Amino acid sequence: MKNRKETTIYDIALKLHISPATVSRALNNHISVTKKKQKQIAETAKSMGYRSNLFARNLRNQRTHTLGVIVQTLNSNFIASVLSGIEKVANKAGYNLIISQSQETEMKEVANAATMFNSRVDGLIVSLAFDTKDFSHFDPFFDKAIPVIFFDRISHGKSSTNVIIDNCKAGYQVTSHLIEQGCKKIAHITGSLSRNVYSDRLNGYRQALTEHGIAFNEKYVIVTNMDEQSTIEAANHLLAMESMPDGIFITNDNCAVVCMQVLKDAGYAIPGDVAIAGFNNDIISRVVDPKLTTVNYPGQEMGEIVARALVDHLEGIAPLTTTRTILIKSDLIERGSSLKKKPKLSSHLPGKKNPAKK
Amino acid sequence: MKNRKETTIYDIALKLHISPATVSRALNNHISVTKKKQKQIAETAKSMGYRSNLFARNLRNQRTHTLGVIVQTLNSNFIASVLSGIEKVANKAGYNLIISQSQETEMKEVANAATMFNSRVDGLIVSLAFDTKDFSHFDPFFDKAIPVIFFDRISHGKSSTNVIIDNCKAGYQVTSHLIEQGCKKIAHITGSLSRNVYSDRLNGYRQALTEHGIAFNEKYVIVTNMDEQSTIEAANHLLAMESMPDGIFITNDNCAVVCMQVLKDAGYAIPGDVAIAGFNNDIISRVVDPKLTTVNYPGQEMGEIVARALVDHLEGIAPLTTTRTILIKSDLIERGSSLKKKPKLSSHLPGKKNPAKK
DNA sequence: TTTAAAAATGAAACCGATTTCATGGAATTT
DNA sequence: AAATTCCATGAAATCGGTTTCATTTTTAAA
Repeated sequence: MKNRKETTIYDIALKLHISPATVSRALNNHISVTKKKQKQIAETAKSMGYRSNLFARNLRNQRTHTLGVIVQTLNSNFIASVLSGIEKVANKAGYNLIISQSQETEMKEVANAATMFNSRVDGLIVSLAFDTKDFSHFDPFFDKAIPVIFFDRISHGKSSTNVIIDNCKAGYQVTSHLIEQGCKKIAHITGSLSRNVYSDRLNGYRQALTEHGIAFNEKYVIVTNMDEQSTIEAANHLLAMESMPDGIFITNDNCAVVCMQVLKDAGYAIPGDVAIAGFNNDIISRVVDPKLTTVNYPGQEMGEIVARALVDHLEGIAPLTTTRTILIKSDLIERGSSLKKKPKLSSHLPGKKNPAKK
Repeated sequence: MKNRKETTIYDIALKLHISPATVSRALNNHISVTKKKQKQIAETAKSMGYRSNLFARNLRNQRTHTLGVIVQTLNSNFIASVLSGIEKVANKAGYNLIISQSQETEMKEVANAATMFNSRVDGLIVSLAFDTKDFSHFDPFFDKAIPVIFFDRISHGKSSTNVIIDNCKAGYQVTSHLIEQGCKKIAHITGSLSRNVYSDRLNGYRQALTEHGIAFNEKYVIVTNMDEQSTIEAANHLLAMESMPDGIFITNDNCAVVCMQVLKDAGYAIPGDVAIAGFNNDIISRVVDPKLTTVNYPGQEMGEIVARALVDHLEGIAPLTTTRTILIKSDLIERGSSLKKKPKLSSHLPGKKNPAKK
């Protein structure tokens, strides 16, 4: 398959009448090689088209300089920005990335973890699948002291480093905001409660209701698998209730927008009849009409922090304490979809309607 | 760092009083090992927690079972679906993926290519950056006969395999559609014309105009770098023209939606005053109001086809002929944003407005 | 100038799996 | 029963860097 044979340090050594050991040292900027010789070796290496063989090096060093990343799906704005952040930091630090997706199933997550383990990644970054109940597929990593960091979808049970936003607080803020806007009957459409992101937001939602003297009503909480179809069903279910909600908090912008569309199609005014809030601050939230109130979720930053923590640990700069949770700031972004009252900031107004044509 | 020492085939051999060679053969299902012995070895390996060392194997075999992927950005619906498709096929075939992003700059693309080369990927998958002019960073791959496949953003000059949609045809279809809807003055907002995706679509646009007897007007073509800000500027520029267009073809759904927002904010009716068409069939096109006419761009499928072609070649199943272009079907999706006349299919209607409340 | 200390270099083992070549024994043929 | 073929297995080389330990060379100190 390959044309020319590869140049090795032996070829260089032969050419310069020195030993491969010296060549190796020179190429690694080892102290005990004359500057002059080092320069000469570097130049010869370049002229011969030498490239280091990572496998030989990894075999000897027992390090791969590769990080594994397991995410639920690649088809997500949020995940894409996280990956972008991870890639940026990892790349700069000289690490490669192996990325795989669990497609929201525990089965594929298990398979991917095994692949990562066999690929001997130096560290693993994980956002859990929707339905992962058992975590023993990460045990091989813990047993071998290979660091594992979870982000966003974490496992409260495991003693490992986690990078998340304060989902409880965010849920509290969204719900409080809806209450302040005058909503009395607030529904909540969310995902699998075995995932922290959803259970925590639900907690925040309940807490806000309680603190504002609104009774929690189980009927207003709908757990779906957050795809388009089930969101439509959830929205229709709410529409059919005798006591229809006047506010809905949906834990995902895409679903929120789909939900909004169903309500609009059914003739309801947003936010007049029903106020709506989403989660993620995806682009979609900014272009829908009215613009969607949501929670800004700094994906890129989260990815950078995750990768930084892992790389620093691997490089021995900052050891990863066994259990640590890094909280990243998230903020409520108030936009037209929920503003029943006069907004505090004009910039959050929905697009103005039919002013005089230019 | 690591706790227990790794089990090797030598440990297994020692335990069973046989040679490492036999162990190796057994684990690779080589014919010349007794079934009984093979089973025994497999069981011992499992019980000892053996895992094959990929570096030793790769070092010996001179294969990495790794594919490199260089894309312009990870923050894109389309790219994410392509990656999803690639990952699916590669994973099933036992290949790992190294993914990196050029962030639309030639400089980073060059650096990434070098990393991939040094990681000794078995094959490379590329979608070019916005501003890549020179392609010599791929020469090392060609020199060593490492297969490189381009998708979407390809290089017409290079003799390599390409997977694309027929951008010219798609551009032609969109433009023809706008003309059929009664548009006489059609603008075109697009990206760097050194990228095939944009230049081809422009060609299709011109061809459609010509065939329908409409003169091509250079002023109606705006080349931007396709971010939010420059799209807003482009839209405002069109608004300020003495002879404002009555139809706009934008080569990206996100930009199209931003553009639509600007026009709506300025008080224009879509599609009444201006018909709009985008490109990609991103989710956003389905939730915006009115829904966006666009071109369906099968990312997942494209990814699967790219990976399949590469893997088949590497496995010796189907050699990659030096120059081949695989065309993937794309279709125009007519939706509300461009339908000035009665639509052919009811399913493409925009959401109905304010029917009686239930 | 001699001696001691420091620095540069080389020889060789090592990382773990694969594979060629050789060999002993079993199965087959005459 | 002897001769021949076939087959399972093992010994050892190989892939290409890294690193320990020993040795040589250089520099500094006496």
